[in-house]
Amino acid sequence: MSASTSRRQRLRQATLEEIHAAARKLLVEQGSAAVTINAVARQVGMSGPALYHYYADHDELVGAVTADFFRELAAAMEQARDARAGAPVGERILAVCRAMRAWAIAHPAEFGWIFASPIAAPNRQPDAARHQAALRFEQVLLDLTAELWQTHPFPVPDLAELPASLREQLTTYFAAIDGQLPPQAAHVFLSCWIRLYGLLCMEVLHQLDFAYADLEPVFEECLRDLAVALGIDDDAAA
Amino acid sequence: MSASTSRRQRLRQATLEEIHAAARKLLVEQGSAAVTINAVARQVGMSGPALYHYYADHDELVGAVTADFFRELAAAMEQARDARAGAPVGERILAVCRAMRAWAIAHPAEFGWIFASPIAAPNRQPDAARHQAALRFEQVLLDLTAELWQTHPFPVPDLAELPASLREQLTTYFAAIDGQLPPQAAHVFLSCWIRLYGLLCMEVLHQLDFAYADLEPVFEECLRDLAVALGIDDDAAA
DNA sequence: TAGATTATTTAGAGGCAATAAGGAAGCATA
DNA sequence: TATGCTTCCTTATTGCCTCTAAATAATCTA
Repeated sequence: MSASTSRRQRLRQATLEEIHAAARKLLVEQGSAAVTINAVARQVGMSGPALYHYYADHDELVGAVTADFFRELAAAMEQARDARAGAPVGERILAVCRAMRAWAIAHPAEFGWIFASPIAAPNRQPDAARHQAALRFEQVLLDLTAELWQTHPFPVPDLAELPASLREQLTTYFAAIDGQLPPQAAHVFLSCWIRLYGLLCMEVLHQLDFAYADLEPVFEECLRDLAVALGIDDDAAA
Repeated sequence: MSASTSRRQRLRQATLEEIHAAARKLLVEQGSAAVTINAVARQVGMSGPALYHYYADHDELVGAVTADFFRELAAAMEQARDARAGAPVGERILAVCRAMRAWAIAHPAEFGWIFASPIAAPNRQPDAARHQAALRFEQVLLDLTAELWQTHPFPVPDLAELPASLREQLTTYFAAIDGQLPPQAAHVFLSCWIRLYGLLCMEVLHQLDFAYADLEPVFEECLRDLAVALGIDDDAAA
């Protein structure tokens, strides 16, 4: 090879980016059903089957684009976090949550795609890239919560009072996150995650249109609840 | 016509039911992508285009089947409610919530379909049947909450302290539900609804698999939170 | 019984996923 | 520098899909 990245590799990389951009454009402008192998290829200026040199099948293309979205979302959250590098951890947590919703609102098609695409494949394999990107996304708030836990521990339930099955699952999760949070604290974190992510999920999936046109105040109220649960509702914001 | 329902109408009705059953079978056994006009027709024993005498297009078939699912889910909830006709309203509310999850767990494909199908059509029209059925579904818990509100009022926030935009939206919703609940109480109801439905949404969409394998204890904890919010956490269950 | 309505069929246009086979261009090495 | 390998892309081709059109059979109505 002529350099660390050969000319071929650079061209290929550029084509991949062009493919992703085309897929995204189709998604945003015409909905998820419009993101077909043929349509993407047309958009890029190639003829259908050429795309199979870049992805094994339609699912793999979808997975790659989804990974992009996860990465972009995670990056937006990380940026919100780093922009407040010196601030109290509670403040950074709230900023990251708002950044998460801001990205979802600014990119509803992409955020919806994140939920919609797994439906097509309930028997999905790990799908390295996508799964990796999803983990990074989940990790942002987990990291901050772990930091909060270590510097300003929040109230947690007594492990002995939780149902046995829940205790087991939390212990498994405790191991899965390399002990970043003890099971009781992980339970609080997951409860917050469920409320936060669940609300955004419903908003983007238009499950609340029957009552709300603008969920911003509902989201802010949710954040206040989470702040209470995490003990970051005082002025110092922990 | 020979009777209030002619022979033709009865046959047509039977065919419609057969079509729905075929669509559901395909959904459950092979996933939502398998529910195509052609596959359903094959299943019923008709050749493709015949289905267009029953539904204008694929979307309409999907909508009709979705309406079925909503009706079945609502019926399950209503049955749980009516089975405890004399019980305190708080107890009935919790029973209905559990019936809702029980149906979702017993019919994951159908429950997921309820969320997944709207994604395909973000610009969806009212779609009479489907919308009607969704309303009936939402109405079950709204009715019970209204009954609770009238017999054992639960704590509500001060309307003056809510953000103006939220206040406006709640007033609009107050009118939409024919004044069944005043805006402040509607706000509490909607908060509960979001947590309940959001949790089920995430469970069925496998958004929590990374942490939980069995969400039953998480759901029960959610119910306890709702019971506190609705003031039905005492022994008498309101 | 004749005409209208309804149910269903085959034929076909157009699109999509995926495979196969072949050509053109870049790249490496003898 | 000429030969061969790899990569990229193209044009068929298959099979399934949606949906329309036209024709046929069955059923009801007057």
